[in-house]
Amino acid sequence: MESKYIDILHAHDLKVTSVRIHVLQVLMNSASAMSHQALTAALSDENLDKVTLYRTLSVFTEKGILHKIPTEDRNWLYAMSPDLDASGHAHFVCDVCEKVFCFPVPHVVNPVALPTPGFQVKTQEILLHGHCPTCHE
Amino acid sequence: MESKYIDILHAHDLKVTSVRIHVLQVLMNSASAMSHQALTAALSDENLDKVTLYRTLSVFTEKGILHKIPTEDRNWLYAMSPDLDASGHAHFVCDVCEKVFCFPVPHVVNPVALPTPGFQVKTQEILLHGHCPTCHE
DNA sequence: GATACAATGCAACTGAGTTGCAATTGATTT
DNA sequence: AAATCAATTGCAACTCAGTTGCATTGTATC
Repeated sequence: MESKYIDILHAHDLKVTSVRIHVLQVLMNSASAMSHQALTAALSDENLDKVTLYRTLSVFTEKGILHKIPTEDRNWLYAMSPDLDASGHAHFVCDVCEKVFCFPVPHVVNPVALPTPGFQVKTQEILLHGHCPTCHE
Repeated sequence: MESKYIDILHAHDLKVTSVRIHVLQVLMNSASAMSHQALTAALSDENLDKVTLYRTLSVFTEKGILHKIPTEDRNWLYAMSPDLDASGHAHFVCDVCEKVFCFPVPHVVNPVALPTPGFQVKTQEILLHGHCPTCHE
């Protein structure tokens, strides 16, 4: 049964624990990025300690399993890392429900030419605002 | 003498106070966006209350004089709002000194086509990473 | 199964940002 | 210039996300 999560943990030299499997399970089945608070709610059955969840998210982020996104209300959102073959990565923020969705962006979208000289651009992140399918007008 | 700051305050129906003038003075002379902490340090002579500074920044942001930028270490950075004629606006984060610079971007850079249907993109923010002129390699 | 070390849970802490309220200051009127 | 009233400021106490230290529990390995 569900060895998908166990495989991910093994692939990153992490011990297989109940907490980690449940966190992976919730995040891999979520269309949008989730906050610590949302994860706590989703995992309320397990009544796990908040510190444990913070540390789990932190370890996953260090290992590259997750990436975290700072939000307007100064919380972190966590989402599965995009596949490495996608060279770009965009975040879509719904202006209605405020959910954040991650998208791979094919290749570099557009190298921006800065008006001021002396700035060397290495990478580029894209943040999109609009309406998600659920909040469609 | 320096009526520039007073003009800005009047233009936004704000009373002219010592705190507000000093905050404008510091931010308008800063090349990069500043945190509450950095502003407190820059204004240490005035030894103003931290709440007053928070409220000043909040009022300025509401009025559109400033805009605020969430950072990786979950603090806010504040910077003067870009001129309204520039249709786009990019943030440049220096990977070395971690300072954040704001740039107007001429017109819409590139409307991104999302791989998933149902997402309506209204606006687009661009975040650039690299080396600033001071931290040039 | 015993061992060693990593992961977990708990309590106390940190630090950015907020709220309520009294004291002060700025713009306006006379 | 003095009075007035609302807006601004300063202080104390608070909230809440996230962290740290340490004892306990669980996992992988032999």
